Amino acid sequence: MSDLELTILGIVWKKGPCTSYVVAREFVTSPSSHWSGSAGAIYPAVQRLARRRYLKAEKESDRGRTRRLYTITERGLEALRQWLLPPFPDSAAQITFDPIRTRAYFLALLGRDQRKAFLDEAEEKLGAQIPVLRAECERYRRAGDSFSEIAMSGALFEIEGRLEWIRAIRNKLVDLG
Amino acid sequence: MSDLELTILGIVWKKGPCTSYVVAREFVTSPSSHWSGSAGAIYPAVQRLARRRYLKAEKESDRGRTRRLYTITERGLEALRQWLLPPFPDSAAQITFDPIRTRAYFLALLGRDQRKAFLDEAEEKLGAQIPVLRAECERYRRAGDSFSEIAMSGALFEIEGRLEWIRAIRNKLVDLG
DNA sequence: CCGCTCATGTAACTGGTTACATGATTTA
DNA sequence: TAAATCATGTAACCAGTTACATGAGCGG
Repeated sequence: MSDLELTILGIVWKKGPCTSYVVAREFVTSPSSHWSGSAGAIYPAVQRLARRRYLKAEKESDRGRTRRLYTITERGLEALRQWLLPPFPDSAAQITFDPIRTRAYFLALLGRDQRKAFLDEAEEKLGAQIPVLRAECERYRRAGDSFSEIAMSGALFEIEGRLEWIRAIRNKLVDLG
Repeated sequence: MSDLELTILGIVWKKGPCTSYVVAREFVTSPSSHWSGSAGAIYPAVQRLARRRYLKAEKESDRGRTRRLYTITERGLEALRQWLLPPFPDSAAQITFDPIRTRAYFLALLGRDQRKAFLDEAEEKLGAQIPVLRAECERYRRAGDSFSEIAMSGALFEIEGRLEWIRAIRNKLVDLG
């Protein structure tokens, strides 16, 4: 079972009974862009999960219009629990792919002013994420979903860490001259 | 040009003249697992970059044994500089994919003790990364590569942020009871 | 001489992506 | 009544992956 499948399982657990469309929208509107939530990924994955009995489907016919409502099964809940329980794969705690950090390896290529421009841009773009993420946290808080709020706050910790790092670079470069 | 291609370009700039094998090894030994550094990805990408004149190749024949040494061209340097300079794509500052954070959305599924097990596991696995990353920083420092050291320290900021977050969850869950 | 590293590549696969097709329902 | 949203899917594509094949050079 892939992380995508398990995440879908989790979404159906929280939102269910719901359609694949609702699951997809959850990915589309999420501030993370790791998965696009494209129909081409979600619909087949949900069908797969239903075929393997992690989800059960009920066909709801509403005057000619048909939609499939999915609910998590006991088997699905068990798989979800197993995913959350130790041991995690080592990859779970590994460093993530940060495009700004990746670029920073090659900062020696830039002159003093261009390096400053790099740091300004990074700080601005990262800073712009904070209100977005705060709003997401607030949204979950208002919905009474404490754990999603806690999870989303993790994204804030991440961005704040990356911002601190940018400021640390600035200080270091001042020291280096 | 993809991030992978530009990263390869940067590696050749730092390590060059070097073989595709050396570039691949750089990815393989990196603490980031975002790209595996598989031959199937690196060799074709390097060939592509050479074909488009971002790299130039010199065939070095050493008694029947042939190896291709690549060097970055002026055109390659220019592309690399452009990549570092503002504006960044919005995706550069977006939150990354953190498997632990993704799991945390569904923590309500677990009981009190299991939640504690989750946090312990996360804290231990993340904590284990710190000495690894410190060693990497130290390695770059000894090599006199300040900017790689600075970039790698960004990974430390990230892990420390994620650890702080885990501790924040612990406190919050104590408050919630 | 055995196993390891250096070195270059290809082939099949995979887990997604974008784009397209279709149609009902809701809202401005 | 036009546009947006809900809803379900498929098809072509793509950027990677794993696994395989091959062979030279080197250290124990």
